[in-house]
Amino acid sequence: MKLEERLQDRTQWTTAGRCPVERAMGLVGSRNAMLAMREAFYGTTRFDDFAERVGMSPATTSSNLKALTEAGLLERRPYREAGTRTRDEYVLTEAGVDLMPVVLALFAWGSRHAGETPGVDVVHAGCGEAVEVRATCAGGHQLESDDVELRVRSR
Amino acid sequence: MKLEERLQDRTQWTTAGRCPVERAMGLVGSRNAMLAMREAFYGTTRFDDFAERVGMSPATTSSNLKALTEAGLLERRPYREAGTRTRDEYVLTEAGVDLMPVVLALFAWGSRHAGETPGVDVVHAGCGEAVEVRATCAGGHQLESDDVELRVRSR
DNA sequence: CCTCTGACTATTGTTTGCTGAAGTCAGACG
DNA sequence: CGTCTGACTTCAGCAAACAATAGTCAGAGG
Repeated sequence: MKLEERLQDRTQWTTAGRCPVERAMGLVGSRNAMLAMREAFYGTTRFDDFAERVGMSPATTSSNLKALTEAGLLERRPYREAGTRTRDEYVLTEAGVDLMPVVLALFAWGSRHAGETPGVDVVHAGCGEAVEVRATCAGGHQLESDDVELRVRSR
Repeated sequence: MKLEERLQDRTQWTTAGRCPVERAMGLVGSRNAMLAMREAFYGTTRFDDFAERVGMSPATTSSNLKALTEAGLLERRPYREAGTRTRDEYVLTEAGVDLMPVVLALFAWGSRHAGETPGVDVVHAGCGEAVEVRATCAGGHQLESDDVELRVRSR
Protein backbone atom coordinates (compact mmCIF):
# COMPACT_ATOMS: atom_id res chain seq x y z
CA MET A 1 0.00 0.00 0.00
CA LYS A 2 1.30 3.46 -0.84
CA LEU A 3 0.77 6.71 1.01
CA GLU A 4 0.41 10.16 -0.42
CA GLU A 5 3.35 12.38 0.42
CA ARG A 6 1.67 14.53 3.03
CA LEU A 7 0.48 11.35 4.79
CA GLN A 8 3.99 9.95 5.16
CA ASP A 9 4.29 11.37 8.64
CA ARG A 10 1.37 9.50 10.05
CA THR A 11 1.95 9.78 13.75
CA GLN A 12 -0.79 12.41 13.77
CA TRP A 13 -3.72 11.29 11.68
CA THR A 14 -3.83 7.56 12.38
CA THR A 15 -4.73 7.95 16.03
CA ALA A 16 -7.72 9.34 17.89
CA GLY A 17 -10.56 7.72 16.00
CA ARG A 18 -9.76 9.34 12.69
CA CYS A 19 -9.44 6.03 10.88
CA PRO A 20 -12.54 4.31 9.45
CA VAL A 21 -11.05 0.93 10.33
CA GLU A 22 -10.89 1.96 13.96
CA ARG A 23 -14.47 3.15 14.01
CA ALA A 24 -15.67 -0.01 12.30
CA MET A 25 -13.79 -2.14 14.83
CA GLY A 26 -15.45 -0.18 17.61
CA LEU A 27 -18.79 -1.56 16.46
CA VAL A 28 -18.04 -5.08 15.31
CA GLY A 29 -14.61 -5.49 16.87
CA SER A 30 -15.53 -8.04 19.48
CA ARG A 31 -15.60 -11.70 18.62
CA ASN A 32 -19.26 -12.21 19.48
CA ALA A 33 -20.48 -9.07 17.71
CA MET A 34 -18.86 -10.19 14.48
CA LEU A 35 -20.22 -13.71 14.89
CA ALA A 36 -23.67 -12.26 15.44
CA MET A 37 -23.33 -10.48 12.11
CA ARG A 38 -22.20 -13.73 10.53
CA GLU A 39 -25.35 -15.37 11.86
CA ALA A 40 -27.47 -12.57 10.47
CA PHE A 41 -25.99 -13.31 7.04
CA TYR A 42 -26.72 -16.99 7.56
CA GLY A 43 -30.35 -15.99 8.01
CA THR A 44 -30.71 -16.05 11.78
CA THR A 45 -33.29 -13.55 13.06
CA ARG A 46 -34.38 -14.63 16.54
CA PHE A 47 -32.83 -13.90 19.89
CA ASP A 48 -32.48 -17.46 21.11
CA ASP A 49 -31.08 -18.62 17.78
CA PHE A 50 -28.39 -15.94 17.87
CA ALA A 51 -27.50 -17.00 21.40
CA GLU A 52 -27.33 -20.71 20.63
CA ARG A 53 -25.58 -20.52 17.26
CA VAL A 54 -22.97 -18.02 18.29
CA GLY A 55 -22.59 -19.77 21.61
CA MET A 56 -23.06 -16.74 23.81
CA SER A 57 -25.02 -16.14 26.97
CA PRO A 58 -28.39 -14.37 26.81
CA ALA A 59 -26.88 -11.33 28.51
CA THR A 60 -24.17 -11.00 25.87
CA THR A 61 -26.71 -11.67 23.15
CA SER A 62 -28.92 -8.91 24.49
CA SER A 63 -26.16 -6.30 24.67
CA ASN A 64 -24.67 -7.21 21.29
CA LEU A 65 -28.01 -7.16 19.47
CA LYS A 66 -28.87 -3.88 21.13
CA ALA A 67 -25.55 -2.31 20.17
CA LEU A 68 -25.79 -3.54 16.58
CA THR A 69 -29.36 -2.27 16.35
CA GLU A 70 -28.38 1.14 17.71
CA ALA A 71 -25.46 1.28 15.29
CA GLY A 72 -27.91 0.71 12.43
CA LEU A 73 -26.65 -2.70 11.31
CA LEU A 74 -29.73 -4.56 12.44
CA GLU A 75 -33.36 -3.57 12.66
CA ARG A 76 -36.06 -4.87 14.98
CA ARG A 77 -39.15 -5.86 13.15
CA PRO A 78 -42.36 -7.27 14.58
CA TYR A 79 -43.53 -10.56 13.13
CA ARG A 80 -46.17 -13.06 14.02
CA GLU A 81 -46.51 -16.79 13.64
CA ALA A 82 -49.95 -18.35 13.67
CA GLY A 83 -51.15 -18.98 17.20
CA THR A 84 -48.42 -17.02 18.91
CA ARG A 85 -48.16 -13.46 19.97
CA THR A 86 -46.31 -10.75 18.10
CA ARG A 87 -42.55 -10.91 18.49
CA ASP A 88 -39.54 -9.02 17.24
CA GLU A 89 -36.96 -10.34 14.86
CA TYR A 90 -33.59 -8.85 13.96
CA VAL A 91 -32.97 -8.32 10.27
CA LEU A 92 -30.07 -6.78 8.40
CA THR A 93 -30.39 -3.17 7.35
CA GLU A 94 -28.71 -1.81 4.25
CA ALA A 95 -25.70 -0.83 6.35
CA GLY A 96 -25.68 -4.36 7.74
CA VAL A 97 -25.73 -5.95 4.30
CA ASP A 98 -22.86 -3.65 3.35
CA LEU A 99 -20.75 -5.42 5.94
CA MET A 100 -20.93 -8.65 3.96
CA PRO A 101 -17.55 -8.13 2.24
CA VAL A 102 -15.94 -7.97 5.67
CA VAL A 103 -17.53 -11.21 6.80
CA LEU A 104 -16.80 -12.98 3.52
CA ALA A 105 -13.21 -11.74 3.56
CA LEU A 106 -12.78 -13.06 7.09
CA PHE A 107 -14.34 -16.35 6.00
CA ALA A 108 -12.01 -16.62 3.04
CA TRP A 109 -8.96 -15.70 5.06
CA GLY A 110 -9.89 -18.09 7.86
CA SER A 111 -10.37 -20.92 5.39
CA ARG A 112 -6.96 -20.37 3.86
CA HIS A 113 -4.87 -19.54 6.87
CA ALA A 114 -6.47 -20.37 10.19
CA GLY A 115 -5.94 -23.99 10.96
CA GLU A 116 -7.91 -27.08 10.06
CA THR A 117 -10.20 -27.53 7.12
CA PRO A 118 -13.45 -25.71 7.74
CA GLY A 119 -15.84 -28.28 6.29
CA VAL A 120 -17.96 -25.49 4.83
CA ASP A 121 -17.35 -23.38 1.74
CA VAL A 122 -18.86 -20.20 0.42
CA VAL A 123 -19.65 -20.53 -3.27
CA HIS A 124 -21.47 -18.69 -6.02
CA ALA A 125 -24.97 -20.15 -5.98
CA GLY A 126 -25.12 -20.09 -9.76
CA CYS A 127 -21.88 -21.71 -10.85
CA GLY A 128 -20.64 -23.38 -7.66
CA GLU A 129 -17.26 -21.69 -7.85
CA ALA A 130 -15.57 -20.48 -4.67
CA VAL A 131 -16.24 -16.92 -3.62
CA GLU A 132 -13.29 -14.59 -3.40
CA VAL A 133 -13.17 -11.10 -2.03
CA ARG A 134 -11.09 -8.69 -4.02
CA ALA A 135 -10.34 -5.03 -4.09
CA THR A 136 -11.40 -3.33 -7.29
CA CYS A 137 -11.46 0.26 -8.44
CA ALA A 138 -14.59 1.85 -9.87
CA GLY A 139 -13.43 0.76 -13.30
CA GLY A 140 -13.62 -2.84 -12.15
CA HIS A 141 -9.90 -3.57 -12.34
CA GLN A 142 -8.57 -6.00 -9.78
CA LEU A 143 -6.05 -4.40 -7.50
CA GLU A 144 -3.00 -5.84 -5.80
CA SER A 145 -1.51 -4.51 -2.62
CA ASP A 146 0.84 -2.18 -4.50
CA ASP A 147 -1.94 -0.59 -6.57
CA VAL A 148 -3.65 0.87 -3.54
CA GLU A 149 -2.93 4.38 -2.33
CA LEU A 150 -4.10 6.44 0.61
CA ARG A 151 -4.98 10.06 -0.08
CA VAL A 152 -6.36 12.97 1.83
CA ARG A 153 -9.93 13.53 0.76
CA SER A 154 -9.90 16.32 -1.75
CA ARG A 155 -12.65 18.54 -0.38
CA MET B 1 -27.03 -15.63 1.67
CA LYS B 2 -28.39 -19.09 1.04
CA LEU B 3 -27.67 -22.31 2.83
CA GLU B 4 -27.47 -25.78 1.42
CA GLU B 5 -30.30 -27.98 2.61
CA ARG B 6 -28.31 -30.09 5.05
CA LEU B 7 -26.95 -26.92 6.61
CA GLN B 8 -30.38 -25.52 7.38
CA ASP B 9 -30.28 -26.91 10.88
CA ARG B 10 -27.23 -25.00 11.93
CA THR B 11 -27.37 -25.25 15.69
CA GLN B 12 -24.63 -27.87 15.41
CA TRP B 13 -21.97 -26.76 12.97
CA THR B 14 -21.77 -23.05 13.60
CA THR B 15 -20.46 -23.40 17.14
CA ALA B 16 -17.27 -24.77 18.65
CA GLY B 17 -14.67 -23.14 16.44
CA ARG B 18 -15.83 -24.80 13.24
CA CYS B 19 -16.37 -21.52 11.46
CA PRO B 20 -13.48 -19.83 9.66
CA VAL B 21 -14.84 -16.42 10.67
CA GLU B 22 -14.57 -17.41 14.31
CA ARG B 23 -11.00 -18.62 13.94
CA ALA B 24 -10.03 -15.47 12.07
CA MET B 25 -11.59 -13.32 14.78
CA GLY B 26 -9.61 -15.24 17.36
CA LEU B 27 -6.43 -13.90 15.79
CA VAL B 28 -7.31 -10.39 14.67
CA GLY B 29 -10.55 -9.94 16.58
CA SER B 30 -9.38 -7.34 19.04
CA ARG B 31 -9.39 -3.69 18.11
CA ASN B 32 -5.66 -3.19 18.58
CA ALA B 33 -4.64 -6.35 16.74
CA MET B 34 -6.63 -5.27 13.69
CA LEU B 35 -5.22 -1.75 13.91
CA ALA B 36 -1.73 -3.20 14.10
CA MET B 37 -2.46 -5.02 10.83
CA ARG B 38 -3.76 -1.77 9.37
CA GLU B 39 -0.46 -0.13 10.31
CA ALA B 40 1.47 -2.96 8.72
CA PHE B 41 -0.39 -2.24 5.48
CA TYR B 42 0.40 1.44 5.86
CA GLY B 43 4.05 0.43 5.91
CA THR B 44 4.84 0.53 9.61
CA THR B 45 7.53 -1.95 10.61
CA ARG B 46 9.01 -0.83 13.93
CA PHE B 47 7.88 -1.54 17.44
CA ASP B 48 7.66 2.04 18.65
CA ASP B 49 5.89 3.18 15.50
CA PHE B 50 3.23 0.49 15.92
CA ALA B 51 2.77 1.59 19.52
CA GLU B 52 2.49 5.29 18.74
CA ARG B 53 0.37 5.08 15.60
CA VAL B 54 -2.11 2.57 16.94
CA GLY B 55 -2.11 4.36 20.27
CA MET B 56 -1.34 1.35 22.43
CA SER B 57 1.01 0.79 25.32
CA PRO B 58 4.30 -1.03 24.79
CA ALA B 59 2.94 -4.01 26.71
CA THR B 60 -0.03 -4.36 24.38
CA THR B 61 2.18 -3.73 21.38
CA SER B 62 4.51 -6.49 22.50
CA SER B 63 1.79 -9.07 23.02
CA ASN B 64 -0.07 -8.21 19.83
CA LEU B 65 3.03 -8.28 17.64
CA LYS B 66 4.07 -11.54 19.23
CA ALA B 67 0.66 -13.11 18.67
CA LEU B 68 0.50 -11.91 15.07
CA THR B 69 4.02 -13.20 14.44
CA GLU B 70 3.20 -16.59 15.94
CA ALA B 71 0.03 -16.75 13.88
CA GLY B 72 2.13 -16.21 10.76
CA LEU B 73 0.75 -12.81 9.75
CA LEU B 74 3.95 -10.93 10.49
CA GLU B 75 7.56 -11.95 10.32
CA ARG B 76 10.50 -10.62 12.31
CA ARG B 77 13.37 -9.65 10.13
CA PRO B 78 16.71 -8.21 11.16
CA TYR B 79 17.69 -4.93 9.55
CA ARG B 80 20.42 -2.42 10.11
CA GLU B 81 20.70 1.30 9.65
CA ALA B 82 24.10 2.86 9.22
CA GLY B 83 25.70 3.58 12.58
CA THR B 84 23.21 1.64 14.64
CA ARG B 85 23.08 -1.92 15.77
CA THR B 86 21.03 -4.66 14.16
CA ARG B 87 17.35 -4.51 14.96
CA ASP B 88 14.21 -6.42 14.10
CA GLU B 89 11.38 -5.14 12.01
CA TYR B 90 7.94 -6.65 11.53
CA VAL B 91 6.90 -7.21 7.94
CA LEU B 92 3.81 -8.76 6.44
CA THR B 93 4.01 -12.38 5.38
CA GLU B 94 1.97 -13.76 2.51
CA ALA B 95 -0.76 -14.72 4.96
CA GLY B 96 -0.63 -11.18 6.29
CA VAL B 97 -0.98 -9.62 2.86
CA ASP B 98 -3.94 -11.94 2.27
CA LEU B 99 -5.73 -10.14 5.07
CA MET B 100 -5.80 -6.93 3.05
CA PRO B 101 -9.35 -7.47 1.75
CA VAL B 102 -10.55 -7.59 5.35
CA VAL B 103 -8.83 -4.33 6.24
CA LEU B 104 -9.96 -2.61 3.04
CA ALA B 105 -13.50 -3.85 3.53
CA LEU B 106 -13.52 -2.47 7.07
CA PHE B 107 -12.11 0.79 5.76
CA ALA B 108 -14.77 1.04 3.09
CA TRP B 109 -17.56 0.15 5.47
CA GLY B 110 -16.32 2.57 8.10
CA SER B 111 -16.14 5.35 5.56
CA ARG B 112 -19.70 4.80 4.47
CA HIS B 113 -21.42 4.00 7.70
CA ALA B 114 -19.44 4.87 10.79
CA GLY B 115 -19.87 8.50 11.60
CA GLU B 116 -18.00 11.55 10.44
CA THR B 117 -16.09 11.96 7.25
CA PRO B 118 -12.77 10.17 7.51
CA GLY B 119 -10.59 12.71 5.74
CA VAL B 120 -8.63 9.92 4.10
CA ASP B 121 -9.60 7.78 1.12
CA VAL B 122 -8.25 4.59 -0.34
CA VAL B 123 -7.90 4.88 -4.10
CA HIS B 124 -6.43 3.01 -7.02
CA ALA B 125 -2.93 4.47 -7.41
CA GLY B 126 -3.24 4.35 -11.18
CA CYS B 127 -6.58 5.95 -11.91
CA GLY B 128 -7.42 7.66 -8.61
CA GLU B 129 -10.80 5.99 -8.38
CA ALA B 130 -12.11 4.83 -5.02
CA VAL B 131 -11.34 1.26 -4.01
CA GLU B 132 -14.26 -1.04 -3.42
CA VAL B 133 -14.22 -4.52 -2.01
CA ARG B 134 -16.52 -6.94 -3.72
CA ALA B 135 -17.26 -10.61 -3.65
CA THR B 136 -16.60 -12.33 -6.93
CA CYS B 137 -16.65 -15.94 -8.07
CA ALA B 138 -13.70 -17.53 -9.83
CA GLY B 139 -15.24 -16.47 -13.13
CA GLY B 140 -14.94 -12.86 -12.02
CA HIS B 141 -18.65 -12.14 -11.78
CA GLN B 142 -19.69 -9.70 -9.10
CA LEU B 143 -21.92 -11.27 -6.52
CA GLU B 144 -24.75 -9.85 -4.51
CA SER B 145 -25.84 -11.14 -1.15
CA ASP B 146 -28.39 -13.49 -2.70
CA ASP B 147 -25.88 -15.09 -5.07
CA VAL B 148 -23.81 -16.52 -2.25
CA GLU B 149 -24.38 -20.03 -0.95
CA LEU B 150 -22.86 -22.06 1.86
CA ARG B 151 -22.06 -25.68 1.12
CA VAL B 152 -20.48 -28.57 2.90
CA ARG B 153 -17.04 -29.14 1.43
CA SER B 154 -17.36 -32.00 -1.01
CA ARG B 155 -14.42 -34.16 0.02
C1' DC C 1 -56.66 -18.04 36.17
C1' DC C 2 -52.79 -20.93 35.37
C1' DT C 3 -49.31 -22.55 32.55
C1' DC C 4 -46.14 -22.39 28.96
C1' DT C 5 -42.97 -20.33 25.65
C1' DG C 6 -40.00 -17.00 23.59
C1' DA C 7 -37.65 -13.12 24.72
C1' DC C 8 -35.44 -11.04 27.41
C1' DT C 9 -32.98 -8.66 32.22
C1' DA C 10 -30.27 -8.90 36.48
C1' DT C 11 -26.65 -10.65 39.32
C1' DT C 12 -22.27 -12.48 40.26
C1' DG C 13 -17.95 -13.72 39.16
C1' DT C 14 -14.18 -14.69 35.82
C1' DT C 15 -11.27 -13.78 32.02
C1' DT C 16 -9.16 -10.87 28.68
C1' DG C 17 -7.47 -6.50 26.91
C1' DC C 18 -5.52 -2.74 28.00
C1' DT C 19 -2.93 1.32 30.37
C1' DG C 20 0.88 3.53 32.93
C1' DA C 21 5.01 3.41 35.02
C1' DA C 22 9.18 1.39 35.82
C1' DG C 23 12.87 -1.59 34.69
C1' DT C 24 15.92 -4.39 31.46
C1' DC C 25 19.05 -5.15 27.79
C1' DA C 26 22.20 -4.82 23.78
C1' DG C 27 25.23 -2.38 21.42
C1' DA C 28 26.96 2.20 19.07
C1' DC C 29 29.30 6.26 20.37
C1' DG C 30 31.86 9.64 23.03
C1' DC D 1 33.62 3.00 30.87
C1' DG D 2 29.51 5.33 30.98
C1' DT D 3 25.70 7.09 28.39
C1' DC D 4 22.12 6.95 25.23
C1' DT D 5 18.57 4.90 22.29
C1' DG D 6 15.41 1.61 20.45
C1' DA D 7 13.17 -2.31 21.72
C1' DC D 8 11.29 -4.42 24.56
C1' DT D 9 9.47 -6.94 29.59
C1' DT D 10 7.38 -6.82 34.08
C1' DC D 11 4.10 -5.43 37.37
C1' DA D 12 -0.02 -3.51 39.36
C1' DG D 13 -4.44 -2.29 38.42
C1' DC D 14 -8.59 -1.13 35.85
C1' DA D 15 -12.47 -1.75 32.54
C1' DA D 16 -14.95 -4.29 29.20
C1' DA D 17 -16.48 -8.74 27.53
C1' DC D 18 -18.25 -12.80 28.72
C1' DA D 19 -20.40 -17.09 31.14
C1' DA D 20 -23.66 -19.20 34.31
C1' DT D 21 -27.63 -18.97 36.72
C1' DA D 22 -31.82 -17.19 38.00
C1' DG D 23 -35.58 -14.33 37.47
C1' DT D 24 -39.08 -11.39 34.77
C1' DC D 25 -42.62 -10.45 31.51
C1' DA D 26 -46.24 -10.62 27.87
C1' DG D 27 -49.65 -12.98 25.90
C1' DA D 28 -51.78 -17.42 23.70
C1' DG D 29 -53.98 -21.72 25.04
C1' DG D 30 -56.08 -24.71 28.18
